[in-house]
Amino acid sequence: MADFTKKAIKESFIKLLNEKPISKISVKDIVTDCKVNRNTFYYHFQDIPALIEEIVTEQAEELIEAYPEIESLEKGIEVATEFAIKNKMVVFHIYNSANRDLYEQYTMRLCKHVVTKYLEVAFKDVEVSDEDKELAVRLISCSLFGFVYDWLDSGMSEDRPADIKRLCEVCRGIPDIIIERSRN
Amino acid sequence: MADFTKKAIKESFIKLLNEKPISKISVKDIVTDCKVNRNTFYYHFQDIPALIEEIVTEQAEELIEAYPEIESLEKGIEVATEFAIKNKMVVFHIYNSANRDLYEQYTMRLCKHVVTKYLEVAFKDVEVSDEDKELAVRLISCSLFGFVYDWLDSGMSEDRPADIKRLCEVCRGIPDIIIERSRN
DNA sequence: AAATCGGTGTTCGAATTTCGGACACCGACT
DNA sequence: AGTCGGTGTCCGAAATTCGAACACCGATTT
Repeated sequence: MADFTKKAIKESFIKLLNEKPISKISVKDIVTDCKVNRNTFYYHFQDIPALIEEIVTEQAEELIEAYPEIESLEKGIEVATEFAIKNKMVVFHIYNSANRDLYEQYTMRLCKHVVTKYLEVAFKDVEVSDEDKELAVRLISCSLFGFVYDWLDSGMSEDRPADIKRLCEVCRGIPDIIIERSRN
Repeated sequence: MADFTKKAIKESFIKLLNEKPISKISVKDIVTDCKVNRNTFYYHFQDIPALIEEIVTEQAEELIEAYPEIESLEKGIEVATEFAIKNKMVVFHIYNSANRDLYEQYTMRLCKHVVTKYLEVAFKDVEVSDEDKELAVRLISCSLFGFVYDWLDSGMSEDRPADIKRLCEVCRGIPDIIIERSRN
């Protein structure tokens, strides 16, 4: 079965995300929007964070699917950043619509999620320990978060390509650091 | 409940309509496309003609909803034609994808359906008998059909506005004829 | 301070929907 | 004559959706 109801719930959530800050979105809002019973929401999802989790996971997978060969970390970050900004990436929606309140944590968490997924591909032929992978995730997701943060904060100026380049330059050093660290 | 599955079946059908002639679309194709059980199709619809019937009815209602005040028949035809051509009107899809085979009847039937719906609004303040309404429907739907036919046949040239104007001029006379006829 | 209100998350059983697996039937093609 | 693919129908089982309750919490009102 194809779970059209579940899909509709997700779509309603994303739709509402464009209309109001995430902190104001209730389960009731969602089920009202897509006209299903409130229990149906709870049948499919634990709660709203779980819903978000699933949306993000899904979109991260979509992301990987769209770019199956990520030959370099730089390329990976570039693509991830582009995707996050240009497409329906929930990270962006959440941050953008949250009125700069306490949802930065969310954004952070989501960045981490995406980067983790990404590095699974980027690191697939590189021998590094799980701890080092964890470190890379933390460093890069912080960069990604900071990048999106800055960009939004500066009124979403159009010099994104330059910004991406700068971000990539910073991140390019990271694998070296990781490998260096692996040797000790 | 919001019948997401039913909706998905309709969407799959419309999607397939863009890919192959309607005569080649099987129930199996539809359920394969939207990944539901074949029985689920039969749970919602009698058969493919019934599915089409429902899609068309729905879109005709959408059409009316979008333009609640149709002050003149001319306006009605213009809007109907515009809608049929520019939007997702199934008439068009069917005709366009049917490889000019025996599905003109279908197109005809569908044109009739839309025009009927339209005239319910257009005629709501005019006193004409049911027979005369029937006559108007036949005349106008023939025009609409002929118009779409010609337009497609000429390679969908871009002089549509002129064509629409011409069509409207022809149809503008119809109410007069109907009213004239009503008097006898 | 107590009451009200709106939202959460859970439970239950009933109703609806979807499913897989059969079946006979038909028409085209071999 | 037999195979193949599609149709339309049946069944019972499984999954999903539903309404109606409930206790709980926090904010707002009285």
